[in-house]
Amino acid sequence: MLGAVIREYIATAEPVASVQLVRGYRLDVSPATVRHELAALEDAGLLTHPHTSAGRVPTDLGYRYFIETLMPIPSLRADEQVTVSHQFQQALQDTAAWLRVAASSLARLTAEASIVTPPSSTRTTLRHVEVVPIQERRVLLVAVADGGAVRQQVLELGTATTAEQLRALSMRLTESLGGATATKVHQAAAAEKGADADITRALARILDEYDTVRAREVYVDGFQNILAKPEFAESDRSRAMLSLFEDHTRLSQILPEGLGDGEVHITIGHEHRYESLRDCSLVIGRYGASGDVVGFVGVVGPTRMDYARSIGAVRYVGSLMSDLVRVMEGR
Amino acid sequence: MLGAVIREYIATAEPVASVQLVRGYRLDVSPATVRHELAALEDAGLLTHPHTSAGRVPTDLGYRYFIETLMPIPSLRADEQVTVSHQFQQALQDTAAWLRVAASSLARLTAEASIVTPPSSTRTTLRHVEVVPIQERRVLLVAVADGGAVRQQVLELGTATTAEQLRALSMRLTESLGGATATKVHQAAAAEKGADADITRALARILDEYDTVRAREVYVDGFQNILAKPEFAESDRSRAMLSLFEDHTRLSQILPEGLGDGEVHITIGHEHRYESLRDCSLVIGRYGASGDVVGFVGVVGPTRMDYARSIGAVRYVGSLMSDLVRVMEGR
DNA sequence: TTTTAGCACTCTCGATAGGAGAGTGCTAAT
DNA sequence: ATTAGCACTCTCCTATCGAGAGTGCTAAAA
Repeated sequence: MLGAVIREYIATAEPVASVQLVRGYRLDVSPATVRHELAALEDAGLLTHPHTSAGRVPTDLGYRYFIETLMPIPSLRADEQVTVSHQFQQALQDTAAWLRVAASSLARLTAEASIVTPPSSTRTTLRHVEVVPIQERRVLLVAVADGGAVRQQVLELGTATTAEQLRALSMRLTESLGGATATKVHQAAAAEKGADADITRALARILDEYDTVRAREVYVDGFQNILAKPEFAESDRSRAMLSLFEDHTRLSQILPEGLGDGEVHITIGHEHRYESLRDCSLVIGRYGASGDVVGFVGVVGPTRMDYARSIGAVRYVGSLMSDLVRVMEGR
Repeated sequence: MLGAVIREYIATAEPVASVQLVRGYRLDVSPATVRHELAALEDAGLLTHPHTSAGRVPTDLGYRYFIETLMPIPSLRADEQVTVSHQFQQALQDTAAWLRVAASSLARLTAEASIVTPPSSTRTTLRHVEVVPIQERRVLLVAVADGGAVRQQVLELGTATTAEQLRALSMRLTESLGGATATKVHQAAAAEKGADADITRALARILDEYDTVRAREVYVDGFQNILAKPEFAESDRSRAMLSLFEDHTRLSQILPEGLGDGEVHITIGHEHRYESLRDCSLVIGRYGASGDVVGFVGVVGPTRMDYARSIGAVRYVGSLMSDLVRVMEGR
């Protein structure tokens, strides 16, 4: 019965009446009987009334109960899986494109907004260093991290350096610091002198960033899906949400801690700490290779969202992301 | 007089009445006189009436006339310049961060939404190539373009290759293809054989991308500013705009062709081809180093926007971006 | 004990009407 | 050319009303 109400409400966004249930689900009882049951569910705190003469609406608690005990979670249809994984194949070229693809796939599959964070590692190691000359005293430092992420930075050197020297330096640094973590690179920097020390310090800082600021950049897509829902017709609400989405630091704080690989974490309505998410739900999954490399993929929508579908989509996209990360890590 | 109406309307978003003008601008004439003048401006097509007993509202034509003949364009205040350029300094570390900084600065300065495209060149040349081993047959190809942009890509090789060989290959490619354009790299690819040919082809494709898809990724910020404006209270309008903003291919089509360096291009309301921009204006500037390297910075807002301020902000941010590009190009 | 029919009751929503307020356009006088 | 005066128009707010939807309760039936 609870399931019927929730399904109906998810579909219509309107409070659901007893007659609707009898008709829609071909129940062999009268509306009055259904009303009795509904009243019982309301006493249990799983449903409410917007007002006396309106149909029933699920409470946050109702959703949670439904999700945890009653809801079957179908995987994505085979053809949907093919479409998505095909898009991922195409994005394999450009590393940065994955995340965009992931976000847009999720948004399209669920018709909600999506969030994707880049993979970050708690102990990133260096794979390759390259110092490319720009001007006499200006170089571009390119650092390739384990996992294939590349970051670049412009540096001013204290002394002029030739292309030859830079090439030698690149080789030396790659040799000595390949596989090193941030702390090791910091140590190495302390031991160096002159321009080399500058460069090594910059490297260490880059690694630090990988380790800490996991969510400096968050990919968001499908926000228009949210705006289209009737519950966000008033612009105040949607603005509050949008401002949350544009503030990536704040956004990164809603990501769950201590989530296992492949697990999916769901938060509903007032379970959020942010007021602006009061009538939203998050379905967030973790992806990654080992325990070290971690990123998040998720879906944001009104509490009235199709949780089964979202979970299915998040799981599938998450598994694809994990595969990709594993490939990049060289396993 | 037109200027007064526009200034007043920009500030309040309400139709402006004759008495308001007399009071607000300490005119030494009666409201009736002002009404005469306003009626004349209306006949000229520069103002309208929402309805009989409402104040005046500028037409698109009115804005255009004002912008082109009457409006003084102040530069940003010195302290604002300092703040922004300071933020740019900080972002110098991470190349990708510029664009985010540019977008967020513009959004904050103008209280409108902002658009920034990455610099792209019509004839990008290669500066440095690095092939980094991942697995026996899998490598990460890192290409540094002239201008400091870095792009990476995972490649499967037909034959197993040692780290030594890859290093030699990297050096050879950097040596032979440094300064080469896409067409040259294509030619070089045709001449190569085996795995080297694969890699060179991939390089050529990367360069092609730089040349063509200038706006695959567009940085947008401050959309919430737009949602906050009274004219976007109805969610339909804002949704139409948001959907345009999320569709980067469509978005890139509103960028003006043939704009000179430092010039600013303004389109107002119905001058746009997209219906959803009917009551918006764009202020778009171009930045770049030589004639080759080009990117766009711009502001999007309601037709009732502070054009003077937007132009000032776009010019300043554009000039900073140009400086940065020049630095990256090694000049 | 469970189910059901019947009915009163409550609340929303849309339509309608009226009145206040704002601002214009016009006319005639300065 | 400017202005005072005034009629006129349109929006916006509020109040009222009735229809419609859906419930909760009660008492009867299974």
